[in-house]
Amino acid sequence: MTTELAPESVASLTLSTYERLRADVLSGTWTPGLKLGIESLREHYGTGATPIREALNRLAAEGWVQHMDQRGFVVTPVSEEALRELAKTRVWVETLALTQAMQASTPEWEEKVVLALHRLSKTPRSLRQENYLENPAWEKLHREFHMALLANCGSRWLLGFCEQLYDQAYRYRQLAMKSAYKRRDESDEHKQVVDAVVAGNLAAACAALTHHYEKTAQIILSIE
Amino acid sequence: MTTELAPESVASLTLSTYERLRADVLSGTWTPGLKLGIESLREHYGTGATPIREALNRLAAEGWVQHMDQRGFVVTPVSEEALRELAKTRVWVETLALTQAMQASTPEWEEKVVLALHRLSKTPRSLRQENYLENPAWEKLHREFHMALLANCGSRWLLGFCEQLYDQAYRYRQLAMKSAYKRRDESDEHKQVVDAVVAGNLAAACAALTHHYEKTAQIILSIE
DNA sequence: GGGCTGAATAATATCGATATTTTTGGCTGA
DNA sequence: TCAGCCAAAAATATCGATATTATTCAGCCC
Repeated sequence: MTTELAPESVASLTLSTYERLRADVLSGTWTPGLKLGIESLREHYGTGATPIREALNRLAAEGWVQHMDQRGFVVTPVSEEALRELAKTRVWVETLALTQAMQASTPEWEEKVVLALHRLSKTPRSLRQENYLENPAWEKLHREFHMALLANCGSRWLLGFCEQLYDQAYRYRQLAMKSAYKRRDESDEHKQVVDAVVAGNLAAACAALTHHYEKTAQIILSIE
Repeated sequence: MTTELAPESVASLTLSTYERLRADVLSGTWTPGLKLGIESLREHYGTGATPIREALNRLAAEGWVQHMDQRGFVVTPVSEEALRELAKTRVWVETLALTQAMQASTPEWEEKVVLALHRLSKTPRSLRQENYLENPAWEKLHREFHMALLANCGSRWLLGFCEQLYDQAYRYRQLAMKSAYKRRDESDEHKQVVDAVVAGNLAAACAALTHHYEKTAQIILSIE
């Protein structure tokens, strides 16, 4: 029996299971606090226990699930307080990263940022007009835009922290979206950041980014 | 066969194996770049393959080892460039954390910091006078001192990042120590930070902390 | 002689079964 | 009625064996 489906499907089961499980936690498919029993996961993802456990261990190290010793795994719970702390941290850490990125600014970087914004702005936020339906392309470009903004900070550690925080915030967004869809013009907020970056105005750029994140948190909180 | 050694030894094998493996990477017992074969680890730690693999997956998520898909694990390599980036990031992120901690200052926090410094200063850096021999008590108190300094920052995320960076830097310290022991008066540097904190002088505190870390990196680099 | 091919070898990744723990639920005694 | 306790059930954690890949190395063709 040779498995030869997609070119990427040759990756180990642990890796693909990890990715699927992660996506399901991020998207809110597995709801916060849910007990993740090995047996049910094994069935759901169609693998043995080993890939499941290895994936869960990685996710635990990244904070997506919690590992109660000798009594299994649960999806990391959410709380209003945790969200506030997350939003606050994001502002601090991304402001730091953006500051460093702008101080090390290069024409290439600026172009990448402008390009990322351009691509994002040409992609619809929702797949449907009437009610919200997540557009994976937009989500991908949105993440890429934010990371392009910070990529120039000069520290893989710092960039990695920003990614972690972004993804954590993404889960909160997803959870909030499951209950309501608030219309919002993010494109303008993004543009303000880029304008400030291009103008070399550090204070304005940080302020715009801060405003962007605080508004996000505020909207999510208002839904719950 | 009932296992009933120490009161803590009832923890899962995965957890204890993880802790031992982590300690061995941090201490430099497993040298950077070393291939960590499952079979040899299994033998060395006296367990099955499952606890080893689960531990390795957690360590991979934390950046201590790297996981080459389908071809095992290696200890994350070190490099001068990586150390410089680490040191730089530490200065940025811990400056941020200290700033927040000082802005949210309370008498209780100040007391904890002073106490942590006091305990540290009463503990010898090396177990021997002539040549260096790591003193685990000092290492523990040193980490506690630095974390006490930042504990008040108001963000578990940020504090966690600082811990990660601290531990990463610890590995570099250990690796450097394996080749040489440079005498250095850290106690004075620590005191300067605390003095500034107690005086409420934010700029001076950040400057002292920055100096402390940059000197550390500089010394490690000079040994290699 | 050097690069290529393809078994033999070694290692990783995965499974199925077992040993340990935790949890459940009914029973007893106050 | 309710707390405490024991056995049964369910779940987790671990092992040993197997399937799958990577790697090695000799033999072969150009």
